[in-house]
Amino acid sequence: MLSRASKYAILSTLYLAEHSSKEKKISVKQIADEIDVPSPFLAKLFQQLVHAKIISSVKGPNGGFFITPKNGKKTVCDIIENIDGLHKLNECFLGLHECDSKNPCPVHFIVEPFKNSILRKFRDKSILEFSKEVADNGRVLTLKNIDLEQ
Amino acid sequence: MLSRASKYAILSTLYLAEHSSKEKKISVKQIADEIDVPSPFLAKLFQQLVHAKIISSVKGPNGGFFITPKNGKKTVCDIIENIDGLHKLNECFLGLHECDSKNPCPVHFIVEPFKNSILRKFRDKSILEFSKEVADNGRVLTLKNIDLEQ
DNA sequence: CTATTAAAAGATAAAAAGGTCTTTTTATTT
DNA sequence: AAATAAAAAGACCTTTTTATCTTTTAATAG
Repeated sequence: MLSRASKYAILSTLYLAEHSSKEKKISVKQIADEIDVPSPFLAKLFQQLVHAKIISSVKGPNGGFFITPKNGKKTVCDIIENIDGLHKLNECFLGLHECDSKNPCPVHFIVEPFKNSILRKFRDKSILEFSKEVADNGRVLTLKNIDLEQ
Repeated sequence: MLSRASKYAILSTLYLAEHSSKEKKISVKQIADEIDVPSPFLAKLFQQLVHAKIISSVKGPNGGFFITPKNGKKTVCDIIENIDGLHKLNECFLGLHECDSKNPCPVHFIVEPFKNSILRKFRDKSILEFSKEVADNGRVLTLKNIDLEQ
């Protein structure tokens, strides 16, 4: 449904929202290590996010990426729109070109409510709100394979 | 979520379920035209489906693919399992390695119920039942771009 | 038994996604 | 002003997915 690129972008933007500010910039390398994503790939994605004003950046020593309060008002939808395009979230689950309540695919009425609720969450909650929610729930966002055995 | 290959496989299997029988075999070419899928690609998928005993085939003149009552007892889950692998349906929506109710991603509690209900549908309904449901609802399964304007 | 038809099998090609590397630019620090 | 650190930009590589083509095998009809 979402490309890996979008997933990386969402996770690292939420990470920035929680851990960065104008006074506390973070380099690609740092985030890449933290979230466990290939850093040159993430750098590419960050360029797009800066372009779309979803995150901010400063070059040079002590430079890096960060999120301003204004950035924080953007939504996860904005991220997806800029990386994958929103249609990715809206395609028919079985790939039919035409699929709606008038002419539904076999799983349309299962998929539709789900798409709506996830879309609502991605569109109506700002990245800052979203990030706060994650922090409040004590969730650590990382792709690192945490080994639960010991 | 699902690869195009799986989607093609599901749609054409449902098509076979509705339109074929031991007495009425259908060639790849016919289905490819009907569903609007590249025929050599579909041929490859059908080989896998025959292997997995989800559909049947006979070579030679008047040969083709068809679904026996026994085939029809397989499920859409079986198709996905053989083409993509079931894990594709089970991955975390945001790509986290660890994502469950104990340690959920930000959208876990939206995604989980959806995954469960779609999985239930794909696992508990046989292809024959599934196909009957589609036919009863008068749905025509095709990837053709139907132009609704006139 | 021969010709024919259609699937099986496998090699190959094209496109897309994912990932890496190198050079350039810019801001900062010394 | 020079050195440096980090992003920006773009070229490039790899893998996976999607799609095509060719040859072989098998069943059937004549």
